[in-house]
Amino acid sequence: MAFELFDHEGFDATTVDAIAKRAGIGRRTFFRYFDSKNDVVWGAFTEQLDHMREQFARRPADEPLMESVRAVVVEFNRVDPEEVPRHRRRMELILRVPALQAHSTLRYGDWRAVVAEHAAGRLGEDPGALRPQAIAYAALGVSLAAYEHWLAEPGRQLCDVLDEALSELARGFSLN
Amino acid sequence: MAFELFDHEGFDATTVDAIAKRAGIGRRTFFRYFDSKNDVVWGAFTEQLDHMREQFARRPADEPLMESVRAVVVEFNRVDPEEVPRHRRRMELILRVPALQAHSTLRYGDWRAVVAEHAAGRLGEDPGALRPQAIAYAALGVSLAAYEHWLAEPGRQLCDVLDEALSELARGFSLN
DNA sequence: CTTCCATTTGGCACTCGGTGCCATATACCC
DNA sequence: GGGTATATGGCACCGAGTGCCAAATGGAAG
Repeated sequence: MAFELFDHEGFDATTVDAIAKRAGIGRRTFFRYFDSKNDVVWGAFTEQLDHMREQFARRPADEPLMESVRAVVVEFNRVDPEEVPRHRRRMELILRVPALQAHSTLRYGDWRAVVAEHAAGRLGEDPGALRPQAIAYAALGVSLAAYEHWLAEPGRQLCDVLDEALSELARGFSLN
Repeated sequence: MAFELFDHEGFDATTVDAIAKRAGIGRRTFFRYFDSKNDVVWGAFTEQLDHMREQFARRPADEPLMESVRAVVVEFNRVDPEEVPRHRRRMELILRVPALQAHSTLRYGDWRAVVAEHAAGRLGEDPGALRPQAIAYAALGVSLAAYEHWLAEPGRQLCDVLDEALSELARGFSLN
C-alpha cells in the first residue's frame, strides 16, 4: 500500500499524512498501527524471528555452531521466488535510505538476540557473554554485507551470497 | 559541555534549546555546528578515522589480514587512562540510548569503509566486493560486542576485550 | 429495533528536531 | 573610518510523534 508512495516519491518525501490518506485512515490511527513511519517497512519481523528460533532448535546437537548459524540464517532469508522483487525493493529501502538504515539497527537487536541465545546454549555460556554476542554481531554483519552485495549484483541468488559470506566467517576469513 | 545535561536529564529529555542555552549560543547556531543533536556525542570522528587509515598503512605487508585488523582496531580504541571515564560515559550513550544507537549506524559506515579499503588492498579485490565488506562488517560487529561487554564489566580493559573478540573472529569462533 | 457498553477512530493541539530565509552583528581588510 | 565577508540568531515553517478527548462503530443483551 504505502510502498507505491515510497517508490514514486522516495521514503523521506512521503509524509505520514500521505500514507494515511492513501490508506483511507486518519493520521492518528496510522500511529496506532505503526510505532513510526520506519516501521511500515518492517512488517511482522518479530513473528519471523520466532520461526528462526524454531529452526535453531531443530539443528542437530553435534553440528558445529557456526555451521548451524550458517544454515539457519541462509534458510531464514529464503523467500518465495515470486516475492523476490518485492523483497528486493524492501531491502533497498532498509539498506540505502539513511533514516531506515539507522532505525533498522534497533530491529537487528532482536535478530542478534536470537542468534546469541542459540550460541550461548551451545557454548554453555550466558547469552550476554562476549562470545555469543560477538558471534551474533558478526553473523549479522556478514549477512548485511551479503545483502548489500546481492542488491548490487542482480544476477546472484541471495541465499548463495549469504552462504558464501557466512562460510567465510566460519573460516575466520583465512586464505585457505 | 552538553554532556552534563545528558548525564543529568538523559539524552532524550535534553532539548536542543537547553543545550544551546547552556552553551550561550542561539538554537540556530547550534545547528550550524552540529548536523543533529546526535552529532554532539560523536566528536571529531572523521579525523580519527584518518588516523586509523594511517595505522593500516603501517602494517607489514606479510602480516595476515585479520591480524592487521585486530592490531589496528585494538590500537584505534586505546584511550588515555584519564580519559577512560569520559569515554565510558560517551559509549554508554552511543550504545544504550536507542536514538543514538540508531544514528551511530551511519557513523559506523565510515569506519567500515576504512577497514574494507585495507582488506580490499590485501585481497586484491574491490573495496565494495563481498569479502572486504564482510570483513569490515564482522570486525565492526565484534568490536561493538566487545564494547558492550566492556561497559557491562567495569573490571576489564577495553583493549583486552577487543583483542579477545577480534582474535575469536580471526579463528572463526571455532573451539580450538 | 433499541439500548447500552466497549473498542476504534481521528481530530486537535502540542512538543521537539531540523531547515530556509533574512536581518543584524561581528571581524577583518584596505 | 568605511566597506565587505562571514558568523549569528531570530522567525516562520515542516514533519514526526504523542496525549487527550469526543464522536463513531459495532456487537451483545433486552
